[in-house]
Amino acid sequence: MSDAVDAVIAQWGRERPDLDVWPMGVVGRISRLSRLLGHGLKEFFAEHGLENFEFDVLATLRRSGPPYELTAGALLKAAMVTSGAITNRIDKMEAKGLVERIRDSDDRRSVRIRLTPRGYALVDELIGLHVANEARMLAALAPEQREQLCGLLRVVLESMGDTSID
Amino acid sequence: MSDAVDAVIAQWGRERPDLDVWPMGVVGRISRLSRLLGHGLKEFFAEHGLENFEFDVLATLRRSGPPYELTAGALLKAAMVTSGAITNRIDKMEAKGLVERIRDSDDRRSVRIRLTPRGYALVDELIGLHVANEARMLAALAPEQREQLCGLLRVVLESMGDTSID
DNA sequence: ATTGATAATCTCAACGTTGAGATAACATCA
DNA sequence: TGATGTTATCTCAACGTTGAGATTATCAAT
Repeated sequence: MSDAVDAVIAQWGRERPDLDVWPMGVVGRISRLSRLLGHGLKEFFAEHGLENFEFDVLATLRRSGPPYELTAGALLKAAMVTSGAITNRIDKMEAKGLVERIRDSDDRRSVRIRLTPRGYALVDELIGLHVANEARMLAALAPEQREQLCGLLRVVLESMGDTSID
Repeated sequence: MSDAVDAVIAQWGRERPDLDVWPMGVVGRISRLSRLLGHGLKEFFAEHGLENFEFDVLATLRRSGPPYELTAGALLKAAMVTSGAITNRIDKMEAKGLVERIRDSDDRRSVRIRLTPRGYALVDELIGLHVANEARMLAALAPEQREQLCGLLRVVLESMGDTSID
């Protein structure tokens, strides 16, 4: 059993036997898998007229609970993108009637992005199908393996500072 | 011990207790980790005047062995990008003198991309530092854990068709 | 040889992101 | 109150990618 990354590592072993390239086994697989999963998500969302980033914003707002609104700053941290990207995303989604901008009266610098009823209905309708689609892509993992995998990924994420509290 | 994805899953548990969102534990972590690792690589390459994609092309050519050349098609498959992206990458790298285009006389549709002496010297100088940088980001993993993680990622990659032979 | 199908690369407009700078609002402290 | 520093968002040009279509070359069958 071998994947594309095993082939890459074997090549380095031939060309640069002086190096131990084990980190590529992890970094290369994370990178490739992220791309493959991204394609699978894209295909699914396209069937429902959405871009990946649109569902991401909808889901972030939905899971935050009532009143289903977050500041632009909270959204950009959750999505790990820059401020320009969030402004652009909100612009497009506002035009589609999925979210609305609400200026905070306590702090008028900040803008709250709120799910519209239409946005709420859409994400609540799709979330179940979305999770099922993800489960389909991960079907090769046994339940025990899922847990192991999550645990190992969590170790790296935590060590790199990807904590929820900030 | 918990990371940002644990927080996401806890939110869904409160808002949609009817759903089992375990796949997010895997997909969300892969996605976030890919981004974090990407930032770490970017920082490193920037110190050496390179973009991530440039080193990716250099390394792909280098590890392929003498004569350090691949077709544009082979490169786009290895990088998992589209044809337009590869044309653009090669254009830029050719202008920097890192690679050169060679038209194949056997099949004149195909173009061979070859590492220049300058490109070869650069990648061979950086590869060791690059791997060390990756190892630094993964330092939280014990040697056993690395193996486990690679094994689990390989299971998913293979099931999604990410094999080397095609 | 000619036709049709397939294959490899390039072209290019549309798109989303980045990242530095601008704008406006709050916070702190003299 | 005024001055300074900080914070939140928006602006916008540069950049890389996508993806459909164009181009050119090879292959298969007649």
